[in-house]
Amino acid sequence: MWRAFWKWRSLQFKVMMMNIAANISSITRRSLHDELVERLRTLIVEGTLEPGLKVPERDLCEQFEVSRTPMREALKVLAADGLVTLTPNRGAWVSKLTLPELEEVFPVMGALEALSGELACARISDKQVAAVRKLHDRMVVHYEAGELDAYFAVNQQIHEAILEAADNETLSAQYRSLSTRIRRARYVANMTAERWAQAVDEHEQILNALEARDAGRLANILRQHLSNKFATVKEWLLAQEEPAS
Amino acid sequence: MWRAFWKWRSLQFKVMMMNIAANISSITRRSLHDELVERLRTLIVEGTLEPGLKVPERDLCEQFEVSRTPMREALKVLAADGLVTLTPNRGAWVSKLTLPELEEVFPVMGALEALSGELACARISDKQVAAVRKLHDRMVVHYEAGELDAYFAVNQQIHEAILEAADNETLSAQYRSLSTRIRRARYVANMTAERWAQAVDEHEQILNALEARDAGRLANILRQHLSNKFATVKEWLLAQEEPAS
DNA sequence: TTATTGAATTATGAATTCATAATTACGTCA
DNA sequence: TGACGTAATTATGAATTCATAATTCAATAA
Repeated sequence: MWRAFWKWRSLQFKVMMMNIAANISSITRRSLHDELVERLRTLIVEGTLEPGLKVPERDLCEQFEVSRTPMREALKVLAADGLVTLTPNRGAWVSKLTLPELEEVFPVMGALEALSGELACARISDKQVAAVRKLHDRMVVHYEAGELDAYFAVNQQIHEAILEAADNETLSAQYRSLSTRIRRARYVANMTAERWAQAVDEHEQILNALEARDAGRLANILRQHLSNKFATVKEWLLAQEEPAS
Repeated sequence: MWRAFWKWRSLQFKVMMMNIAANISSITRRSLHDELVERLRTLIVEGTLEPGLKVPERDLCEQFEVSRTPMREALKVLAADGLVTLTPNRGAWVSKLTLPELEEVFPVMGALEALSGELACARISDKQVAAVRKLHDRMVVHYEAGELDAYFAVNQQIHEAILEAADNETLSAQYRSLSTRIRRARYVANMTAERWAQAVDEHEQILNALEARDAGRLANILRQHLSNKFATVKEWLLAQEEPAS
């Protein structure tokens, strides 16, 4: 009788300790390497590290106060992600955003986003739909106030919310990887008033399709939406390149 | 006059040397790290390193006669690819192939493969179509002879050929990454005679759609084809898991 | 006998060191 | 003056070393 009790008691305790351990590790544990990957990714996406330039490995090591080992590991991972380009014995460069590359990336993102829409329609809860609608309304407010930065921020949250509703980590990871690569371009591309209005209109359609759980329609609109965004970015990129030549 | 000649001569030589350098580097230059990534990937895909097991870092270093530095860099890259799982301070494990994971990966692959079909229809040349048809015929011969391994090999070549015709490196990279993750499962899943016949029939339809450049139809068939393949793999996986429980 | 504690062992993360490849700077020659 | 070759410098790839975290094992107590 007592032995059974202690056995049970011990098991309970073990389970508790495992939970605590799981919580602690998920909160505090971060390898230097992971930290670096994230920081460097931010530096590249935000344009602090300019495309086409050599990655100043030495400077970065000094700035982050780490040795070359974790820095190099981080660069390898970013290279696998396509954000930096490694040339054997010649170091790392920040990948350039070229038009041919964008023309490759956008269709792939379109396919992934369309899939996310389809999956989301099948799985999204009423509560989640309401949350997206709320985000949408907030985005429209920012649009009407002409607040571009805030608009973009909420815009991205909406796409993230749909992605989350799709409940597919593989899809999310792939999408985010591509999204990161072109984010630099997406942010800098200034929209004309006309295009902005069109984008907001498309978002209205996205919401309607989502609320109606019309997977096919949502997929099409998302694809179209991204295609239009690409046109905007393309124009901006061509305008950028002309003065140089 | 002479100066202009020498200037020209020098330029010619420089261009030649650059070409030679480019060729040499593309042939011989391989960092230890790259080599390791490829070798380890093979070991994992072919099942030598079994899913769920800890990666024997020390043993692998000894076997390949390299130090831990390039080995760890390689593991980081493979982790970004999803083939191994890294736990901070606890090392690397070969990622398991779970049913939930497969249920995530297959739809994404479906979307990517459908896109590859669409793009291929728009861009493939008559010559390339003929090459794919040739592969297809060879595959059918292997089917009729009941040669499963050879059938799979040619099968994969067909999908690769369509991917190449799509002419989108980003798409190819993403597809290959996912394909690698599930290849283990695809190979082990034995097909019934019925399913095999169905798969060959689907491939016949794929070829017809490709020859007709019917993008929509090809996309649908490819998606369907992959969906059926998933069903096969799923059955096999469930059959595998049962005896264990 | 079983669970817990603490020491010993092992493995991991990161810094340092070393060898080699690439780049730059300089001097020489046409 | 400009091209070529060589030396000096710098940067990269990889091995080694070191500190610390995790695991194992043995001893002890309940």
